[in-house]
Amino acid sequence: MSMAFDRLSRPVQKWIRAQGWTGLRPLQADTIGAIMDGTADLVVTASTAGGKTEAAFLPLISQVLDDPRAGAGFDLLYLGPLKALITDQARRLDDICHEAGLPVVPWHGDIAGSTKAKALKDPRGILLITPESLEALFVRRGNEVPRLFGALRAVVIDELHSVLDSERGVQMRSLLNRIERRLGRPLRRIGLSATLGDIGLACAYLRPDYPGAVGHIAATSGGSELRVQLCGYVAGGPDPDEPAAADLVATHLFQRLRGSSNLVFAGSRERVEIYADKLRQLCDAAGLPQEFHAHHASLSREHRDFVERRLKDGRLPTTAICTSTLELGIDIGDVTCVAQIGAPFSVASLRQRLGRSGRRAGQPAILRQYVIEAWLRPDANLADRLRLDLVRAIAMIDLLIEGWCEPPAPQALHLSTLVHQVLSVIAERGGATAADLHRLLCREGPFRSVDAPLFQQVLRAIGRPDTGLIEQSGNGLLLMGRLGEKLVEHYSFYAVFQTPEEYSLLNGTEKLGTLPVENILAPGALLIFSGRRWQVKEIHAESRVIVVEPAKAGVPPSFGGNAGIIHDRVVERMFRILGDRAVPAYLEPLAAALLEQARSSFATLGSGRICELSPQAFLLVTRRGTVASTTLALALQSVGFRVQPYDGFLEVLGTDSTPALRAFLTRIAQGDSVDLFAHDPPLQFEKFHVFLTRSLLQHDALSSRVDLSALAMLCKELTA
DNA sequence: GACCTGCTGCGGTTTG
Repeated sequence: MSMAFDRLSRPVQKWIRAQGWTGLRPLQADTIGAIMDGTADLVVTASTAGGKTEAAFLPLISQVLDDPRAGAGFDLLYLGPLKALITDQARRLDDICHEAGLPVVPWHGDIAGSTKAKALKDPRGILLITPESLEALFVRRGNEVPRLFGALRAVVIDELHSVLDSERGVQMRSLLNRIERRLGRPLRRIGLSATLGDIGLACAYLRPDYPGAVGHIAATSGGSELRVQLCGYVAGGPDPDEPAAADLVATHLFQRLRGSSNLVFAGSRERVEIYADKLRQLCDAAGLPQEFHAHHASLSREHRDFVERRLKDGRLPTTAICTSTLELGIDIGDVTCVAQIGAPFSVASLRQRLGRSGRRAGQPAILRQYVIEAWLRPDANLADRLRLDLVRAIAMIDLLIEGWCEPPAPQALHLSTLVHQVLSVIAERGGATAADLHRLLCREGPFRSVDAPLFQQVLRAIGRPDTGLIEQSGNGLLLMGRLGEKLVEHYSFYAVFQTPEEYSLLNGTEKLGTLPVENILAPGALLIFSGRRWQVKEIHAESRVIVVEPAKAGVPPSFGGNAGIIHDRVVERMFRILGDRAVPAYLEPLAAALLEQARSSFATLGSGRICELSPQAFLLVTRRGTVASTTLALALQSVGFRVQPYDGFLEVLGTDSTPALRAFLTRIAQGDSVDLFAHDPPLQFEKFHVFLTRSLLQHDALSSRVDLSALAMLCKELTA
């Protein structure tokens, strides 16, 4: 064994030998060195199953064992985004720590109260916790934070990429900062990830005050070989005897995947149900035991566990038709191939998905990408002629191969989460001054883009008598208001993200899952759910329960959802592909033919950026992603245009009362201001937005979903 | 034109 091995404590060395490891991986040796030699924060990147957790914890546990500290408190803190991941990691860490007598404490909503009570009484060892449960400790046991965390040596943040830019990530950073301020010293932060687009930004996320001092350790061995196939199909053709495109995709999947274990990412819960149903029918028709199973967040925990266990076991061939539920976190073993139906929304997510395949040495990672394009009628619009789904799928695969993925947007205000943290700090301390809150949350914490005047506006909005989240006492201290009290009292406060209302679906006593209340169902209605077919028997509106029984036919329910955000770089690549002549080798013949069609349609556009389709209908070639295109769309809607967005294009319809399009764009290009929100678009998209004013919601949108600074330049390009 | 994630305290009952 190596030098790195010699530096670990005896019980840890013993554990490594017991595993039968022949040596430490280079990533592990490097991380052991970095952790033992210094005190710097670290970002550790390696592919899924690359041994990151052990790399970080073997030396951290060694430090704890070799230098036990006097006094109570947890020694190490692990933050993870999923309950299943925490349970899994706790089991692995307990395996290392058990003999040495170091407690490992998993802590989330499904952990027994007795386990938590015991850990609170004698806090020692490694605490593995979700952001929400940590939030609850602050709100309910604010006074005990120094006692619980006073002895901490380091914090490990798992799946760092998944919390970089999200509301949840901001919450996590705020809580970390609040622990440090209570302790009066910085804690060593170690972030683990498989998918980081920009290491510099990830370091800035981990330690905003000193990003340059954050070390980075990456696995040196490149990923495994990647094999890609892109199959194209045409839907809605005139021949009634021709099978539907979705059936062709299902048949292709059935022939290629049966007999092995695979993941099929269908793109939406509705499509999961459609393809699970088709594949199960094919399996039944062939007289084979069922190996295709649906998996998404609306299915019951029992069913999801069953599918996950089957995949992990690896004894029976199993293909999960799934959404991003199987993209992140828990170890489900190695799958033969990953299929993607329709272009994905981000390269980051595609890369994460592909990390599930080709994990055994010598095995390639296999991606089967399926794209369905429309049959072109003579009057087909340009968006269909440009085959944008196909072109986006190619752009995503190209960028994936180049190693790029979307970076976070660091300037976002996250005002909803700021409101949440204001309430949390007031609950923790019983009260706080505006100045203290601004210093803790904004100047020192994660809400750095919120200056003092903007913060004042937020406090005023949530302190309005008709809002009643907070109130001010005579001496200037901010206290919990009546509604604030009520919100914080309920356990639903701890999560910073929204959740929709749902019905439970029951087949007798079997829990099938949940369905958004937007689905208007009547007794007798037919339904596809969990990959099986049902008829609605009873609806109990009061208790929000729907009882079903097996049926022979059904239609998939609708699950709602919002549009995704496509990055500028992806759209830029799509235009390069449209203007190019080379045909990627991974395209099947029909996909290649569709790409040819797209290119000749694109060529007819010429180099103009404003195409007049008819006297009042235009196509604007924005060549931009969702944020910039949305900004231009808002500007156009504010003066009465109707707008339909596509990747890199806007279809614009005018009326007699709208201004001349080119003149309007020219005025913006010359710097004329425009009120993007004149037509009062909906702006509440986060949990605590409902308490903010219109003006604050506009600020929030402008910081993340709309980019005013890009508008003039885009209009200049369009009118040049 | 999409997906995912999370949750306390307390009272009652059972078991050792």
